[in-house]
Amino acid sequence: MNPIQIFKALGQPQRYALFEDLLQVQGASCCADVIPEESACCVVDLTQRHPLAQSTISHHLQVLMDAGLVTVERRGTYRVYQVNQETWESFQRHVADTKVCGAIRRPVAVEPVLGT
Amino acid sequence: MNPIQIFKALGQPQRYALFEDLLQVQGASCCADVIPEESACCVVDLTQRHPLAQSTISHHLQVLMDAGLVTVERRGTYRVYQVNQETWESFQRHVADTKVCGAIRRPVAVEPVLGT
DNA sequence: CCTTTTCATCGATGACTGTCGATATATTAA
DNA sequence: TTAATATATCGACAGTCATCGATGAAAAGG
Repeated sequence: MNPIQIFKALGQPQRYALFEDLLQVQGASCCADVIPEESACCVVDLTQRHPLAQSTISHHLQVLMDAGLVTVERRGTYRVYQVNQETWESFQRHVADTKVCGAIRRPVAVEPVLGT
Repeated sequence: MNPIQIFKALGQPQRYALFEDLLQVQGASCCADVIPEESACCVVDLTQRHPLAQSTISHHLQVLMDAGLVTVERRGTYRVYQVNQETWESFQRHVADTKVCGAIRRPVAVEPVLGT
């Protein structure tokens, strides 16, 4: 999990939209093997919902894959993409753990630690 | 708070390093008005710790400002930069709230909710 | 006023990126 | 084998970006 690579991958509007789409897909896929509950997509599905050429979508998916954000799986002639939840969750943890050291900021009163 | 702009701003290694630096600064600043507890920096401090021209650092700080991630304040001839905690915290919330709909993923057993 | 210091802004440049159409590849169906 | 479909890859091109040195602007000190 490389946070900078993830920031970069999601810092592009169309790519962010693709990622959000993968997070939220619920409808049917054109690939019959994909059930709605899977929250998965094939490339054709994405080309129908995003104003991009198929090759561009493949490219963006590759970038998301390189960042570890999505996984692929072959099903017949289709490739089924899904969010890689492990990576996403560790990224979430990373962001949550990133906070200001030092604590004292802004016009905040400085209180001594009790019991010292 | 525009998440895509924040992703983009932090998706660049040098800029990410500057942001991390601002999050964690604890030592003294060359600007005497800055106390270590503030977790703040002036541009000179950053030029000493990062292998970039001063103009490049100013540029990256501007990008971080445009994303709302940092704030500036004049103190004499210095400009003191600090992480904007409000923006960062709402970004943290945004990331934490971004999760897969649909729930069913991977070869995970589907357990019925108890008590229904 | 003049000088010094800090920092932003400008202009240039090489590198990277998003996008497309065209093509190649792989799988299934006939 | 041939055809059709889904998707990756290639090559090109325009636009953006990271970086630098040089310059400008503002504040402080003499």
